[in-house]
Amino acid sequence: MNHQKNTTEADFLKNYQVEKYEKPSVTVDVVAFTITEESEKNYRKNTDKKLKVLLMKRNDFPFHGRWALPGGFVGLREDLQAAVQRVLKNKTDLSKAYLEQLYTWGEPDRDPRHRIFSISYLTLIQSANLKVKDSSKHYEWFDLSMNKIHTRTEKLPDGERVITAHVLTFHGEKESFDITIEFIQTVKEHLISQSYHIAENDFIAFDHAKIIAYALKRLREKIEYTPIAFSLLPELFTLTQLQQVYETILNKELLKANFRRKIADMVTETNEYKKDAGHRPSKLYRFNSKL
Amino acid sequence: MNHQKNTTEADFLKNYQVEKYEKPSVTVDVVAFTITEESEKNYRKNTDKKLKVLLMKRNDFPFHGRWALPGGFVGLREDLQAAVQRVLKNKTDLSKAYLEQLYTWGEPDRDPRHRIFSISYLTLIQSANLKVKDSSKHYEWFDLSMNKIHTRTEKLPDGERVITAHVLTFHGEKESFDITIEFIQTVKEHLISQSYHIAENDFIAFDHAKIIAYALKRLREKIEYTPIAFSLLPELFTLTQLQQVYETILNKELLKANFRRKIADMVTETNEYKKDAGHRPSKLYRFNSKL
DNA sequence: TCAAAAGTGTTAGTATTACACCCATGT
DNA sequence: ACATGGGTGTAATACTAACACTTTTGA
Repeated sequence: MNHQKNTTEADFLKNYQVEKYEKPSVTVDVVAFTITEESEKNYRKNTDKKLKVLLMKRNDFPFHGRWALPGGFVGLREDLQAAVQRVLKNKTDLSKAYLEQLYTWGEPDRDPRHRIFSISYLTLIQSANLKVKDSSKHYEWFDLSMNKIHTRTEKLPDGERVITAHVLTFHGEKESFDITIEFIQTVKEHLISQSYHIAENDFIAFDHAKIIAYALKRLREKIEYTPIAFSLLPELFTLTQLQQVYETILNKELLKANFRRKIADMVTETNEYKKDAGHRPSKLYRFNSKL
Repeated sequence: MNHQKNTTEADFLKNYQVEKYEKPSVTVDVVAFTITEESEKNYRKNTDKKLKVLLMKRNDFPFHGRWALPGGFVGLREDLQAAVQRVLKNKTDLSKAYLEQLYTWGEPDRDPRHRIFSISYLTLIQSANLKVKDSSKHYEWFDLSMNKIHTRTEKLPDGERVITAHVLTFHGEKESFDITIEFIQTVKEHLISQSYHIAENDFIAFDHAKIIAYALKRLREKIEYTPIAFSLLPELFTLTQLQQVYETILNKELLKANFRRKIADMVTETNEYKKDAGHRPSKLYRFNSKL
């Protein structure tokens, strides 16, 4: 800190010296999701949808050869959102994607080099807006799914702990792997707290598997009470496409009639139809922003 | 970055040199809420409840003399939660309070000195757990309320923007002031995004008024679907006390019978009663953690 | 013609809202 | 006795879940 006499704020700022001692670094790490359509052989059937997450193969130490989230150090004068856009350059134009800050990870030893804070972001990209050109060997969109495998309850002296284990399944072109994550909810006296635990694994670098699980959990929660699902679809879409987005993210089937009633006032119908395959054409809708 | 030849991760870490160029700083800033009981003259009446937020009068530049959130730089090897506890030392024991990370604020010019990221936290403290000893003149619990004043909609070329203005009212021992904040929800094509805007003011330092508004908004949302309200109450409480916590935070009155049905399976009744004043004694309940 | 999906209706059960009423207490 | 808050019941409405049925199309 500054030890000169400063009597006005202008004086103070003129004399202010940025400290020279060792400081932490700050990165942004981005969990980018998209939903792709996998073509079907049967001309009548609708396309199968997959939830994909973008990973980057590390070519540096630490964690050389492992998969990591796209990320990078935040420039000293760089806006956070600009840093996220830079990290995703050649992947998409963020002005056409949903972007939301998730959480800041700061365990002192989460990076073996030195103290690095990671500000994580969730982005939802409509698959048509993916830029395919820079499909370098370093980046790959992995199929992702997360399934609950069991729940157990531990008694504590002054409360209890509910541990829900999920398995994250990554499916890539050449590599596929599973990672188990535990969501831990602790109730001590009348206080609740949450934490996450991931076993060591040989596939994902740093604590990035935890960040991905956290992002998918948040996405599943938010899709229920906000209209973010629309950012994964084009301007015009069918209600079945919308339902498939929900089903792919939630990883469960929904009843058509009930789904349509639930989302009814988030959409407006148009006069256009999607006349494609061997079944009744479906009406196209658009997002209705009126709350 | 490191330019030596490293062929194993161990080599790499041995040779790794922390960069010497200028780096940002990282702070934690804490929005601490509590609910206090203001005594009543009428022996029959229940106590009036107030939502309070802890502020600290700055004795340094920048923003000398203004009120700020308790906060501090995060030590290079310090855990984030430990930093929050350090910032609140002599105020409370965080192991008895609810703590949740809120958001990381990183606009390049949010601090006039240099680049400082603020990781903000929300904490809910039961008023009985406040340590009163260090009631130095630098800290004060302000009454806080936030009220919607109007909503307007702006048409954009490719979407619209809904701006909801709220006024934050701070009421302290010697000082009281109002600050207006706008929650801005933008819909562009089918993409939604949110931002916040606070007019310049002479009372609160940095962007801390924005952080307080964000915290209260999050608290209002989360109280509806999580049991965090219990962290503001003692182990045993009456249902009216619980309702008052909700009413104080939401800043609106609730119907007793309906409220009780809503929270019914978050509480368990005990055999104890609170027999205090000139009316029927009320049964005491405790938090029921079973979901 | 028929598989596939689009699209709608029905019913039972549950949750939400608003309001009305009776009960128990300390001074 | 009475002001104050504790505590419960009811009826209208809205939402949800499960399921059943009809319609339309391209090969």
